Amino acid sequence: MADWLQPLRKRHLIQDATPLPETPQAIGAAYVGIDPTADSLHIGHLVPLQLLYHLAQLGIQPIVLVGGATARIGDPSGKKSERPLLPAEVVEANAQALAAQLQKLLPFPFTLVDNFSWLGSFALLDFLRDVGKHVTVSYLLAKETIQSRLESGISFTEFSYPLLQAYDFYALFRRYGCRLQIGGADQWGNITTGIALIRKLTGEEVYGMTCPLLTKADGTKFGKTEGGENIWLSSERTSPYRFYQFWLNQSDADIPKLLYVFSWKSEVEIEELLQKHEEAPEKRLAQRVLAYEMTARIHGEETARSVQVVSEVVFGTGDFAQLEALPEALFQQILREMPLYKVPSREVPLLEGLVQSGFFRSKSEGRQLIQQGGLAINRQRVPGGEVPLSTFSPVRGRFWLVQRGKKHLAWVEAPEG
RNA sequence: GGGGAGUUGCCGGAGCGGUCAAACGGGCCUGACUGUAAAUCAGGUGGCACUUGCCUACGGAGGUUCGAAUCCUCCACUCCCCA
Repeated sequence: MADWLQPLRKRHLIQDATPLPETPQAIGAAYVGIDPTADSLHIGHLVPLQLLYHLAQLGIQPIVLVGGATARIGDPSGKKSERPLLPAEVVEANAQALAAQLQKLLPFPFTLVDNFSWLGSFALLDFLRDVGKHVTVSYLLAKETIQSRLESGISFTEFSYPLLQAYDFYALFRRYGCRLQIGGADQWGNITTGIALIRKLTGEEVYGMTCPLLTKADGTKFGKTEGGENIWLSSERTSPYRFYQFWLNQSDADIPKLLYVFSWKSEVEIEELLQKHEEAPEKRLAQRVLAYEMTARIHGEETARSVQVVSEVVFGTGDFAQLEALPEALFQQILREMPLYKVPSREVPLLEGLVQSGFFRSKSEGRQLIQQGGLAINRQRVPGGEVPLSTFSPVRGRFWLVQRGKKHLAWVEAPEG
């Protein structure tokens, strides 16, 4: 095994790889493909991008492919059933959104391509003659992703997906001398199809590598909230506060792996950090550092600072008065981190006001929560539903921080008065 | 085409004429303990009112009955077996 891979393995970035050349220079360029099935990346996409980043450090030219063509077909990998086709306009809009996000996100120069530019106008007969002829049906049928769908059904459309992706690899090999494709573990079948195609067409040796599907110590999938939602990179889909909290809440058991995978820090820095963390795990130092680094990277330093302030204030490690002292711009930012509910007046009984504003879905729900001691305003527990908002002194004249349990936060706004 | 089983709350799954807002398990929410961790324990989980009360709910529409998730009829859907 080529030893230039060792650091990457240490970072848990490699699950599987074809035999690789002795030096990274022999690879030339590497690509990762992302299908624009949504208008934002989520943190699962970051893993192969991290790998790409480290490969770039080794002198391999990084290429990111946005699958404007393949997203119109649908990748059967990892899916139990056929998926509805996305409208072409949606795919196009998504592709643009992803491209913009990638440009903002990646700290290194990379080549951005869209496979629509070569697949979009590929004539059917040409494709069947020049590409399809080189791959046998039995080869495709043997693929795990196809195999598992034979029972439940797979359309010809999805069946042909691996072939399209294989051609992408070939196209990039031709244009950029790209000899390596990376992807998530579920992409192995598609990647090897590309390798086989290139070998058939050119006799050249190319390579593939997959990243592990991250799991948490308890065996569940990493990258989803407890509710099962993805953690997205766009602030519209996942607020920066949520995003920060997601990292902060990772368990001790998972944090070393996460640092290795996601952090841009050097191995030495990570080891030092972990050592400090182990001396006093209750300080959650490693979680804090990672949460800050990730939030700053995705949402910017300023936002990262503001969500950090909120977190400290909310969880009691920071002084509540800090909110009063913040510059207006930062406070506005903080306001946007959580949902805002408007109450008609600061004198209506809390329970009623919070139901009207939509914070509680029903009076029963709110009453029960208050009875259990689960509602706090400005970090003070609410004793009963009859007291008005004005019992608590507002932040900046008209805002109150409402807290359901420990972690569910929102702002309530009442008219000045 | 023939025969059988089923459709219950967020999910799984009991209930088979009143005592059923519906056992039990999971999930979820809240609390205690804590490190915004893990584990554990406790309470809650249709709506309104809030001391016993009312309303809406057990695939849909009708019916029988003082009374139905429970019985009957029709309709819709799902699954299994045989051809």
